[in-house]
Amino acid sequence: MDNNNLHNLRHSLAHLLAAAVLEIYTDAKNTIGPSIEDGFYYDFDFSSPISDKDLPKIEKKMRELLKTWKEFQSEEKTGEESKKYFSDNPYKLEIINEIVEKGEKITLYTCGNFTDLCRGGHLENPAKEIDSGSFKLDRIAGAYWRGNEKNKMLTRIYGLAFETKEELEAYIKQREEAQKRDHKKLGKELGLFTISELVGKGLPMLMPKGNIIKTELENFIRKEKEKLGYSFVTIPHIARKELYIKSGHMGKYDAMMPTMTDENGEEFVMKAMNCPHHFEIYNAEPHSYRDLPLRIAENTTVYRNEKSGELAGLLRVKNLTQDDTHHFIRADQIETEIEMIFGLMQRVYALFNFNDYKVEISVRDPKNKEKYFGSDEVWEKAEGILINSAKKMDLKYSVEEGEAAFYGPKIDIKVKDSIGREWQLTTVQLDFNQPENFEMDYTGEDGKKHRVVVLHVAIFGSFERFMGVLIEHYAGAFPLWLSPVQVKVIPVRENHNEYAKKVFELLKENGIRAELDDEDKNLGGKVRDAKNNKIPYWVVIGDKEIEANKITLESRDAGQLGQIGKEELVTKLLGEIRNKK
RNA sequence: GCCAAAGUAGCUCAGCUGGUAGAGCAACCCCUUCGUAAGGGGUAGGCCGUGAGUUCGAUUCUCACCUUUGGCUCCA
Repeated sequence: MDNNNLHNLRHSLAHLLAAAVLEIYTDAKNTIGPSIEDGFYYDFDFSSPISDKDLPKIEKKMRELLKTWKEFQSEEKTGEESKKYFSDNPYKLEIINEIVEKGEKITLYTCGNFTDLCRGGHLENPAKEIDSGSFKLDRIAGAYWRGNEKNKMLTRIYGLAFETKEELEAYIKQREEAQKRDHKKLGKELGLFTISELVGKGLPMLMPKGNIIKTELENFIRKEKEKLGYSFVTIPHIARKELYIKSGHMGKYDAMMPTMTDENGEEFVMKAMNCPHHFEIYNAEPHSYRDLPLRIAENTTVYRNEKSGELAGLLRVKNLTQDDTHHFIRADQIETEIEMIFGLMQRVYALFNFNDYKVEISVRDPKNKEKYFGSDEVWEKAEGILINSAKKMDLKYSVEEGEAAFYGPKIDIKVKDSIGREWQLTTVQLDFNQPENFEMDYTGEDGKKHRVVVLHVAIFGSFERFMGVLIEHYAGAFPLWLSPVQVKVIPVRENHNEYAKKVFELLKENGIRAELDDEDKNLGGKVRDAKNNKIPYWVVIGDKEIEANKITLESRDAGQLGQIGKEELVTKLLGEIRNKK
C-alpha cells in the first residue's frame, strides 16, 4: 500500500467515525475530518460534552458499520442542492458557500448510510480493505472551528490508523517508549529541575544537577562566541516602559510583558526581550565603520506571560534564559555575518549529534503587511538575503508566510521532542527597522553617518528549552562533559572505603564531578544505582584493586574497561571532558 | 484562554456500591561485610490538591477553584 492509499484509508475512517458518531449522537453536527500523520480526526459540535469514556462505544459502532461499507459513491451537486442537504449544519453551509465563491465543483460522497461533503480520496471498498483491528480511537481534544480561537470550540476525536493491526500495535509501543524519555519524567527521576506550585506555574527551578548542565552549556557557548569576537554584557531585568514604547514592543506584546509600578507611579516592565537594552549599549558611544561588526552577547533571562494552557515542562515556560546576541553590522556585511553564524550553529549541532532539524525562513504575511514595521522595499531585500544565504549554504528550508518578527524576517531551526512536537531552538533575525527606531549609526569611510543593520541571534534559543530537548535526545544519558555526576566511586566493602575516598578526592581535586558511594549496600545495588542514574563511568574498588594500587573502570556505554592506575584514570577523564566526549 | 483527563506518603501505585487509608521503593535505626541491576529486620512518614455543599458520617457524591498532562497548523 503506498502513501496515497494509506491516506485514503485514514480518510475513509474519518468518514466512518463521523457516521458512527451521528448514529449515536443524532443531534451532533459533523464539521471536518482529514487524515493526519498517524491516523485521522474528525471535529464535531456536540450538544452535550462527551469524554474519552465514550470512545469505546463509538469505536464499537465503527466496526459494526464498517461491515456494511462496501462502496464509496460520489455525486456532483449544485450549491443549492447541497445547501438543502446540509440545511441543519451551519459548518457545512459555511464551507459550501466558500466552494461556490471559488467556483469549484461540489461533491458528496456516500458510503453505507452516510453522506458527507468531500473532495474525495477514499478506499473503494472499506469493508474489504480495512482490517478492523488496524485502527483505534485515541483521544479527545478541544479544537476551535477552523483553528481560530475566536470561533466556537468543537470536540475533536483523534484516531490512530495503519494498514495492519501489527503496525498499529508497533506504533503504540513506540509511542510508549518515547514517553519514557519525556524530559519532565526524566527531569524528576534524575533530579534536574522542579516546578513548585507556590512559586508559580511555568516557572521551573533548576536543581543542583540540572544547573550543572545549564552552566556547562552556558560556558560552552560563551567560549565559542568569544572565539568569534563577541563581547559579553550585563543588563538589568527591568526597564522603564518608555524603552519598550520606543522599540515598538509595547503595543504589540503588552499582554506578554509583566509590568510593575514604583512608589512614584512610574511604570516598569520586566524584560521579555533584550534588544532594546543592547541597543542602548550600542548608542552609549559613537561607532566607526572600523568597529563593525560589533557583536553584543549575553546569557540572560527574559520573562513572558504565556497562555496558561501552553506551558509545558521546560519547553514552554514563563522565564527563559537566552543565549542572546545582537550583531551590529554594515549592509555589505550581512551575508558573511550570516554565514559565520550558521557555521557556529552547525558546529554546535554537530557536537550534540543533532542531525534531524528543520530550517524555516519566516517572511511577512503578504496579506497583512500593516502588522509589520518598514517599507516593502526593505522587506523584500531582507527576505531575499536570507533565502540566498540558505541556498548558498545548501540548507534545505521551507518558507513560512506570516511567521516573521514585526521588525524583520528570520530563519528558525526547529527540532522535535520525544512525542513529535516541534520546538524552535536557533533563531537568526534580520532587522532594518529597529536601527531606525533607535537611530543607531556609525561613521563611514566617507565621514558621514550611516544606519547599522542589526541581526538578532540565539543559537540555543533558551537554555531551558535546549536542556529539555537534550534530556529527551539523550534519554537522560548525557555525554561525559555534560553529566552532573561524571564518575561514581564504588568500594566493594566497608574496609575499602578509605582507599575509595582517596580516589574520590583525587578526582575532585582535578575538577572531575565525582560521587562516593560508601553506603552499607552490596556491590550489585551500588552498580544498579549508578546505572539508573545514567552515570557515564564508575570505578570499583576491592581487595584486588588495593593490592595492585589501581582501580577497575566501567562505562555506561562501553561496559568493563579493566584495571587502570589512578593517575591514568584522571588523565583519561580530563581528556574526554576537554574533547566534549 | 478554551476542550478533555488527572491530583492518595519523597517516588510508583492500590483503596468495590460513602464508615476519617494501605503496598513496594526511597529515608532513618539495627543486623549483615557481601565482586557487578535490589541481603535481612524494624521505625517513622498522609488536612486523600484547596474551599464549600449533601449526609449522622466524605478520600469516595455535588459544585467552585488551584495545579499537572494531552489537544486547539495540517482546511469539505
